[in-house]
Amino acid sequence: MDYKDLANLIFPDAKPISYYEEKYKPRELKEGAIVTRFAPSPTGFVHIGGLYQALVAKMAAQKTGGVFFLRVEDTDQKREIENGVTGIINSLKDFDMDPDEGMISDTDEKGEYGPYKQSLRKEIYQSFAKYMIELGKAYPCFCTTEEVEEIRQKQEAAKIRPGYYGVWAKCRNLTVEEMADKIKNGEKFIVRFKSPGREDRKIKHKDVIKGNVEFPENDQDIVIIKADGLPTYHFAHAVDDHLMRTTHVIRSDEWLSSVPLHLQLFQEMGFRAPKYAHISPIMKNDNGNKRKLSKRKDPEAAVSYYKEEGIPPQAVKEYLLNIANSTFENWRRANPNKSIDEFDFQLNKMSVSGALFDMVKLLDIGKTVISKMTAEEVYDKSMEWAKQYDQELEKILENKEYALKVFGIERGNQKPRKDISKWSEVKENIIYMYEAPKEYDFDKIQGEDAKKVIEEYLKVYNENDDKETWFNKIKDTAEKCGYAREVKEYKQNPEKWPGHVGDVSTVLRVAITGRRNTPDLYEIMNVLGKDEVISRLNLIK
RNA sequence: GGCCCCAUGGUCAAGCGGUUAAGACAUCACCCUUUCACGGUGGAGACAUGGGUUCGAUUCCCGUUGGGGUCACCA
Repeated sequence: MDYKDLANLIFPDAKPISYYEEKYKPRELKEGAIVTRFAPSPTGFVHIGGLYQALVAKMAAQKTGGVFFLRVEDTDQKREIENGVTGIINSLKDFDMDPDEGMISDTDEKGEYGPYKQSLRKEIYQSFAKYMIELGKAYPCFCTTEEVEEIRQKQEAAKIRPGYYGVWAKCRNLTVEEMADKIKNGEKFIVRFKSPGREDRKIKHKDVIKGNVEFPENDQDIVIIKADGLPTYHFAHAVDDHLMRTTHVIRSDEWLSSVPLHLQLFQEMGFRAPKYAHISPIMKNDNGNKRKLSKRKDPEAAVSYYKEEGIPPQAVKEYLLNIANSTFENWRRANPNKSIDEFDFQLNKMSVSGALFDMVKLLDIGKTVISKMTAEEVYDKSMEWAKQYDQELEKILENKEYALKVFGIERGNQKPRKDISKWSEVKENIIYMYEAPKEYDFDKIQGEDAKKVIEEYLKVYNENDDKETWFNKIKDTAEKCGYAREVKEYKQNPEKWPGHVGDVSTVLRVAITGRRNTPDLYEIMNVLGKDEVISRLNLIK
């Protein structure tokens, strides 16, 4: 009985690994092309940090003429949620980040390196596990969960490093015969990696983002195949990223401390290790403490939040890119109208420490993004959002022709309006264009004086006036009612008049819109049209 | 607790031994302006701390403090 017999006993049907090595040929890409992936588990909604990773991966691949693929890591079937995969795919779609390769729906995929869903790759992992057993680099472990727990407690009591390693790894020293007997007796087992590492030796590694890091070698005999026959993350990572010919593993930095293990796994399996890029997570300030954005506590942790709020995906991506490469901001200023795809993203220029999430800045970007859109685009996107989240707004927007005029106010000129940062603000922003004010709060000129202004203005109002004539008429009205024609005049001798043309404008503005702060009143009146303007002004009488 | 990573204004961040220590968001003032938004100009605001190394440290080294990560048959 030797390792080979043992391997055959455990995985009698597994194919030799040469089969898979043949099947998944090295990719023929140009020098320097980055092949990378987004590899989430379908265990919950997509986290903003996940989107961040995906964006970074996609940008890195795109920049180098590489491949960005989506692999679903569903090896923990207990934690899997319903529609998990669909959720991931739809989230990527919402942000226009479809992968080049990999899963494209819950059941479909594209690409030559699949399956891209780990639960469908069971036999591949078993092949490689068998191979490792043949080499004597992996072994079946018969310890029960309770036994392992017991070992851990002993270690803790004795204040020594916990884990299944060295002398504590009971099963690693069983003879092949003993192992075979136990298996034949039907004893339950899992497969462990036989680590050749030593904790007192250091390993140096250069992470693409974090730079040089030094760790003790891994000496843990970690589980590679679980009781359900599926691999653990570590083993699946090594097998998949080797077979899928991944060049760069871009993942959250909580994995940094597993690098020694992963490198060792690649080494022992005879694979060439990929480069690692560990991304710092996006944090949140919680009462003075930095912590990761939490799925439970922070609504903005879920990417669905941005969709619900109507924050343009474009804005979210730009904000994220801002965090990823600080040069992006300058690039954007120099190239206000270019697509972000043209930005020269640099993986190795990413920050080593975690950034605090800044909603205010995101919204500021949202404003800029929306201000650059045409009225038509603003209409389409608001409508799309309204259909899903705001029926009232949807109804308001029904009349497209009118809505386009509303959205066209002060848009498309040199200094477009910048007052909408997300679609959920649209209704509040335009509602006065759809209904007459219900209450009025005039500022300086009140009561009878306000009525007089309106009365006088109605006498001269003409919907066909150009802007200059229009404003001159307001000045005339001001004069007629005893206010200063020009603000400057007034400021020089404020005691001479009870108010100025600006105050008169305010009366009209409030009478027509119910607000003191609005975009250009001339444009508003034009869009509302003669009848509506007159009817609203007459309400004051 | 062991191991690892990190530390520049409120926030995101340039910086890579000699700088008046950029820029963006936020904030304040002023200007523009019929209001608001925009835009413009300007202001306030930072190298956690203690030791080294050096002619000279924000920058290099060590300690301290603080923050974060990780120690599963979860990923």
